[in-house]
Amino acid sequence: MVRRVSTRPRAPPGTGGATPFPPGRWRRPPMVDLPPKETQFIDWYLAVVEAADLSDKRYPVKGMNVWTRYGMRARRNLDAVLVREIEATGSEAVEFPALIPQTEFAKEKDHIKGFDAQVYWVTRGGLSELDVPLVLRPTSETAMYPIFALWVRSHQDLPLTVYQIVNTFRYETKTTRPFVRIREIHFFEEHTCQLDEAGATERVRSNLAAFAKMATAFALPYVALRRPEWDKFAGAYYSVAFDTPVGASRTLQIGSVHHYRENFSVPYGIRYEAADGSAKFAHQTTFGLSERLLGAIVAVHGDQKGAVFPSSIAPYEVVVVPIPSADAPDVPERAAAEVASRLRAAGRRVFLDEGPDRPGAKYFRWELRGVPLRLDVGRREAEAGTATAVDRYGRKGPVALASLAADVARRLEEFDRTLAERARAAFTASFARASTLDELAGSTKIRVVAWCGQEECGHRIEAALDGALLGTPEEALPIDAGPLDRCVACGRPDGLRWALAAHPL
RNA sequence: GGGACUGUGGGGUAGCUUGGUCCAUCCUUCGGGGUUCGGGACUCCGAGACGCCAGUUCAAAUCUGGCCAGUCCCA
Repeated sequence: MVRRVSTRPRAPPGTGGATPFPPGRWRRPPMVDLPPKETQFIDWYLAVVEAADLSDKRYPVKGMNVWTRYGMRARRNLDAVLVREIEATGSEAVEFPALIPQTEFAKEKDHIKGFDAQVYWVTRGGLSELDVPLVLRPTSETAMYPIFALWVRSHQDLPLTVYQIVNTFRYETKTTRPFVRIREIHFFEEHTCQLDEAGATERVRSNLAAFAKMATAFALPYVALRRPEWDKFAGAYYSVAFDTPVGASRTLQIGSVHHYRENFSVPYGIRYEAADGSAKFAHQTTFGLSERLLGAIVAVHGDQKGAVFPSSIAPYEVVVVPIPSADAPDVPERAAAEVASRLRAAGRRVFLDEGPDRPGAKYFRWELRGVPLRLDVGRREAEAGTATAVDRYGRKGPVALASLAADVARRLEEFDRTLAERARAAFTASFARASTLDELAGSTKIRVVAWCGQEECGHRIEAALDGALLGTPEEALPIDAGPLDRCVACGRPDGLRWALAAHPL
């Protein structure tokens, strides 16, 4: 594509006009209103992803979309948070190959059963049929564990704690949606080997704590739920998943942590010699995240004007918009370039929008794209040595050039605080208890129910809601649900625990 | 796996029932010119599409069949 160069005079060198960012344009969003988020959530979501230029879904393979420049900026910022938090817990990066021999893939019976229907196969190399067909990884247990068996020999090799961020592939048969249900997944996966079950349990706990920090950076409220037996990860001893509410009674799973016990280490021979000389199998855990996090950020924070990004992952934290002036043509441009330059020097991600569009058109575009803070610089500001700040929620005020970095930092903090408060309020409002099965039907809330733990009752709950029993909370309930008195399905008072039920997106 | 529906420029659409008035409508987008520029500017000129293959017919976006792709519902 040919990049258009502005016909407008550029700021001369030495005034901060030189930009380290490509001056190229972003694709223009269509000038149409978004569908209402409240009543047409899916349509709204798809329109925002498209209009905010996060992903190009026109790639001719279902469920495989193109990451745009703007979307990549968000993804890199998001990944940086994941890397920062997981490495803070001692995990180290590795990278395994994408292809797995069928013979290795088939070793853990439940695992292969769980993924059977959704793996891509490579059966030919050039013109020859392969003797052993290769699986394109849907997840990497079966790629890593034969090698883990070589790495782990002694208790001194444990714990083994590694992660990788790679693409995985799943032949999804249902309707695909950008970031949320796709066939090529941008996947973060941590795999660990521990001395024993207690060690693995401790790693699960550590992962829950790490995820709490990540979610804070994204301002995503969530519940950590232990999935019911019938919905745990294929091959797991148990699974804890993170769900965040999006839309009426809908939830999006944004991550999961699994305790494998010895389920994989036995078939893959991940065995070590303990201090007392005995041979033992490692206990394993995994922790998985994906670009669903980005989808959740769009879904949770976005509004009728478009996306809203927390500053931690916003492609640009600040966009600077010069307001042209007929009687002083160069003045606003130079002042705006100066503002952008100073903010970059202070480490901010800044876009200087020198494009030929009118200011109003730029405002709409950057609101659609979810930039936290806009700085307008016109003749008035240029003469006063200020800029006019407007955050994504429309709060407006002057910032002085002399205290620019500090003022911008303060406004971004305030923006992030508001973003988090709004998300928290919406989160809390999305739960409600159901004391009878009748209350579940047609529910527009995520339902908190008392459950006896029996599978039959679980399925009755799912049938009544026409949704899924998400699981039992690992931590405190998000709302005060009242007394835990009797099972919502069978009415018995034994073995009770809280459970959440909703419609997974 | 079973059923229903839908494929028209980059995005969204009108036209399809009753074949011809369609070298296909409108919005948006894209390229160029001019006037503009503090919340989606106006104007002039220009660009861009009937999913694929066959069939019926003087004539197919429109009817028929197959295929491909997608959406929804049910198992």
